[in-house]
Amino acid sequence: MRKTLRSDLETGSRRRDELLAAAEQLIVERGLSALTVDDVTGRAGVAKGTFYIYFSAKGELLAALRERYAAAICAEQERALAELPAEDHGGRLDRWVAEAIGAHLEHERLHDALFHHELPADAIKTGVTAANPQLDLLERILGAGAAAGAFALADVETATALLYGAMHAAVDLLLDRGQRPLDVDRVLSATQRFARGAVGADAAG
Amino acid sequence: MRKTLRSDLETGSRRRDELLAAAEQLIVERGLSALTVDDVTGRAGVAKGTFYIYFSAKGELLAALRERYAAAICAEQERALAELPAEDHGGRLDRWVAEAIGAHLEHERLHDALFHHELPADAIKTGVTAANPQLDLLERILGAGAAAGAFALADVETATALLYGAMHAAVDLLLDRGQRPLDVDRVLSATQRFARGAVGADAAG
DNA sequence: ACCTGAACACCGTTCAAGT
DNA sequence: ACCTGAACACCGTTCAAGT
Repeated sequence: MRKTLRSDLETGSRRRDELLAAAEQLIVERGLSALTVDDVTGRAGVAKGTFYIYFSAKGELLAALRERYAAAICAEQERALAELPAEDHGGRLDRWVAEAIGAHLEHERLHDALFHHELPADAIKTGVTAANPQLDLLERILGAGAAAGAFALADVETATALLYGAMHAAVDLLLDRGQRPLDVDRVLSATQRFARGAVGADAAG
Repeated sequence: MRKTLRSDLETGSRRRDELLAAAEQLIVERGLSALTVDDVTGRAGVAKGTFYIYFSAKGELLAALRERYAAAICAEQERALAELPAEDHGGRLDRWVAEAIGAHLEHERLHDALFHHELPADAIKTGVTAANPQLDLLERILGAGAAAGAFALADVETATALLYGAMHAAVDLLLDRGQRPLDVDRVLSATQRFARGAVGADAAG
């Protein structure tokens, strides 16, 4: 019996965990764009080549980190939701939102590195934080509707950002080829209903 | 008068435009992760060093492309919206959503490269398309509420994706340090109202 | 004023050799 | 079976020299 207690799946070696932990530390300390295989192995106290025994490429480590992070957050959410009665659907939704935002904020740097839309870091450092005209347009639409009393919005600025994010999610959903082909019309009309509800548009429009 | 007609700002040289065009072609053809300064200058028919006369770094080119792309889409949207009466707020919102999704779908590859959450491309090729447990959780919440009649949702799957995108947008909003500090509570409650509206939660919750 | 392209530095990946 | 680290390939960036 040479088998270890842990499974032999790539997912389960101690070395691998050490490399993951080292990478997570380094990302938090210095950011994703500064992350180097050399640094990771250095921090973990092994030779560079060892990295490729446990990961086929740097990208695989990042994917694994992301997965681990999402799983951890999710476990926390499950716990929080367990406190609420199953019939309190609105309350459960509120709680999901609060927990999700809270968890990501707690792990700021990591969230940023693993989930934020990522351009090579220099783009930001160079200070080219482009104003987004599409966002401005949406904000004007929402602002006008709110002013006219057609939308029930206390916070136009936040709603604009959220709706923009939702719209991008719709696009991503449609572009994600791995899935069975989704009906564009279906997603579109679902998004429009979603948007109307989110801004509190009255039935008349 | 040696000055050219075009402004001398870095934004406005013909060479620069040629480099941008070359980069856009190459991204559409081969994807962002295959984009090389060498290829860009090769396609544009200039020497490698020329690139750095017009851009301080590769990231600056990407930022410029993104800006150009967003501006183009926005111009199209403005045109479409001009056809609708200013008082038809719900209609204008519908139109914004439809145009935004449509435009991004038309330029699939480019959208993907410039806006999609980006891990080094190998992560995806390696097939580690991690199932996201957080998404599953949200889908269960929405599904349960819909089944109970507490939420008015025709398409739970799509709504889940959109709400998840909106939630991430809220986090990004809070993490974006450049801005004046936003109140976490304000964003949180705005997000919760947004979510309730989007899923058609009845007033009772 | 603009362009060139060789040279440099850095970093992801491989592999023959070690235990 | 696991580890090593030198070597390789690739690519972003610089710069002295050209027109």
